[in-house]
Amino acid sequence: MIEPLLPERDPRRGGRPLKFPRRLIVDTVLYVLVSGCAWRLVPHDLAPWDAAYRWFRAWTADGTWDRVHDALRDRVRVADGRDPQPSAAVLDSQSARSHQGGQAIGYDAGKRVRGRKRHLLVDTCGLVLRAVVHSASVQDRAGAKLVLAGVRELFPQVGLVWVDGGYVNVIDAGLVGWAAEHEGLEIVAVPRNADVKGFQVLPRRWVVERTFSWLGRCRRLARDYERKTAHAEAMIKVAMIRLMAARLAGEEIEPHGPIETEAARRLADDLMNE
DNA sequence: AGGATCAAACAAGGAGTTCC
DNA sequence: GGAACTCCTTGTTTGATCCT
Repeated sequence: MIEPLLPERDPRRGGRPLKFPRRLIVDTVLYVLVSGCAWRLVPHDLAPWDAAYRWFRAWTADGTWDRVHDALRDRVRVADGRDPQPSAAVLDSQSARSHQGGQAIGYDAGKRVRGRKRHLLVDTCGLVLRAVVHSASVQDRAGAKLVLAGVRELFPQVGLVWVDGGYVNVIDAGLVGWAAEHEGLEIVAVPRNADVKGFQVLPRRWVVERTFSWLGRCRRLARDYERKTAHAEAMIKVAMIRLMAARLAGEEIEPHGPIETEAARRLADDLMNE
């Protein structure tokens, strides 16, 4: 499923033939992603770590992961009976600790996390539309703009974006105005119930929380080990590629969860129509 | 507690080899 | 000749350990 989406070599240009099948390279990248091991520690029955790492870097730099990811997402949506183009999205961020240093590492005072923030825009199925990794010291509202900037060009039908109350319940609620003015997006805050402490299942918002949970199953993403933010973003894409490919192949890696029953889906659709 | 030192890990690039 | 690959080097940061 993935191989046809990888960049093709021009046979007329010659060159040394590939030694390792693309499948083996992808498997090696997936091994690092899922096991969370260091590149140099990949087992010898996979591709040599530096060959796999080179391809990982190359495919990050030339946007191959993005293209594969987007193509599979379209297919999953179609297989789900939906329009490939989403009409609504959910935004949220997650802080991940880093300890190896590198680009854009900062301190999130609110969560007491030193590391990076993963800012995700997902569709109503929880599939990733956009992922931006930045310093944990960047405020959520500033990070949100990074994710939302240019969304309309990529996903022209998205008009509505649900966000956590925290994004707008602040004195400077500039995000809503900014999004409407620059992106033509309507930001809708999902309010929290102030009486309930801790985690709450909020309509719409559980979709993106579940996506973070999917990503968290990949040990590489339990923390942020990458030195480059581009690599951190690519790892998220690869994790979603793995998940979506498995789903298209009829093998669930991650359960949709008990909430994804027919009844719950109707309820969710009703909420959406409201 | 603070400094010095070492090793591990990631990033990046170059040199050299291989093979069509 | 060109691309993929292997091997090697350098830079940077961090954690572990030892010493004072």
